[in-house]
Formats: sequence, C-alpha cells, structure tokens
Amino acid sequence: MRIGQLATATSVSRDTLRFYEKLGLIRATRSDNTYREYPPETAQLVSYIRTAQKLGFTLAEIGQSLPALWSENKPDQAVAQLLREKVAAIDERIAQLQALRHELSQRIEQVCPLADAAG
Amino acid sequence: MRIGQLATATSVSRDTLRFYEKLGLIRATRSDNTYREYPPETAQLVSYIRTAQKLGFTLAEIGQSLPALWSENKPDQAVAQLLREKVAAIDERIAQLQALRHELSQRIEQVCPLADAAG
DNA sequence: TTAAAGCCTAGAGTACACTCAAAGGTCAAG
DNA sequence: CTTGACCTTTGAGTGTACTCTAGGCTTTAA
Repeated sequence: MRIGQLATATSVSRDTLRFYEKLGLIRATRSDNTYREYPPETAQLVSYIRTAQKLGFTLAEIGQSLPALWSENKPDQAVAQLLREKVAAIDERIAQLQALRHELSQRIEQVCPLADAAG
Repeated sequence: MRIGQLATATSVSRDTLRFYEKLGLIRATRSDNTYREYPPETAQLVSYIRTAQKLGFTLAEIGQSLPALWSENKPDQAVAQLLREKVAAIDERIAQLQALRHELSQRIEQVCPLADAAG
C-alpha cells in the first residue's frame, strides 16, 4: 500500500502521514523506487491514532502506547489491550464531563433559581 | 481589582489575562496610572472561559458567545442561558464519547472474540 | 514519447494558545 | 528617597499539529 492509497483509505493527508512517520507513530518499508510501502494494517493504526486524538491524547502520548503494537508477539492481544485502555479512558472522560455538567447545572440554579432545570 | 489579584483569584497568569483582553474575551478600565482595573465579576468570566476550553471550544468560539454577557440588560439571564448551552454541549460530547466507546468495545470483540467484555 | 499523476526531500509557513524578555513607569514601606 | 513589588508596552519565542512550497524523480495512460 502506497501513501496515496493510505491517505485515501484513512482520510488523512499524505503530509500528515509523513509527519506521523517522522514522529515514529507509523512505519513504512521502501520500494526500489524509494516509495513508502505500508502494510495493510497501517490503515487501522492510523484510525487508532485519530481516535486517540479525539479522546484528547497528544501525539506524543499516543506514541508512548504504540511500542506494544510493534513489539508484541501477539499483536491481536496487544491491540485488544490498548482498546480496553481507551475504553477506560473514555469512561473517565465521561465521568469528568458529567461532573462538569453537574457543576454547571448548579451554577444555573444559583444565578437564576427559578430556571427550568430541563432547559 | 488589578491584574495580579485576578491572576491569583483565577489561577490564570497575567500574561494570559492580557492575551485574553487582546482577543476581546475580557475587558478592563484603566486607572489614572494606566493600570488595568477589573470589575469583580471578571473572575467568574475567566472561570467560564477556562470551563469552555475544557469542553473543547477554541478561544475564538468562546469569544463569539460572549457578546451576550456584555450587551444584555439582564446579564444574569444571559449567563444562565450560556450555562444551559454549555450543558447541552456537554451532553452532546458525552453522547459522542459513548458512541466511540461502543465502537471500541465492538472492535475489542472483533480482535479478540473471547476477551472479557468487563475487562 | 510525452503529459499527468504520484512519489521523494528539506525546509518554511500557519494556527492556536500561550509564555517570556526587555525596558521602563507607579506606589507603599522603611 | 530608595527598594521592591507591581504595573505598563512591544515584540519575540515555544510547543503542538499540521500544511504548503520548491525542486526533482517515477509511474501510468494516451
């Protein structure tokens, strides 16, 4: 898989893919013509990176959790483990947002005690 | 209230407060000595800005929702309205995260069909 | 064969949100 | 009346994550 295909498959620009490679987030071998050649599972990896970003992780943080993907003998289990960690991170973030929501709701009552809580 | 007091009260640096002023997010009058003078409710406004940032709004977006605070005859109601909007934004974000959580949970099952879903 | 599409590198530029530095004015306390 | 804390401005620097440019090589299709 070449960079253009990967870009199309993941909706991530070529420049961004090269940028991710520079940061060590993705890897490519090189063809004789110097073109990058990606294994097909790179598309999933890029999706994982974008998902982790949506959760608020920086690329540096994402990079730290990636060695498991590259070094494990059982990559499937490593992926499953990462996904479980991400689910836990989501749960945490949801809890934070719910706390924030509660706080804001209380402020609404303070400012305007008669406001309809169902807004 | 001067900038140092506001900085202490809000845990936001003086530089950042001046930066917010440059963006039009907060306002100050000037004393004869050219020092900025803030009305006490500015502390709440700064807290609001930080909260909105936590929700993923850019400062530009936050700035667009602020005119209500400055122009309304009934600022309390305007604040309450903004808070209600923020609560709605939180609810939306929670829904997105829950969708993402569902998606990841399904991927875990795909990768590792026997994985304990309660992981 | 030639033109378009795709790839390469290095390095510059952009947007956001600060953060710091330099040089200097203001004010209360000793 | 000086010291030190606090304030002022302008402008440069930082970190993150891209995004684009320039110049050039490779592949693909007519």
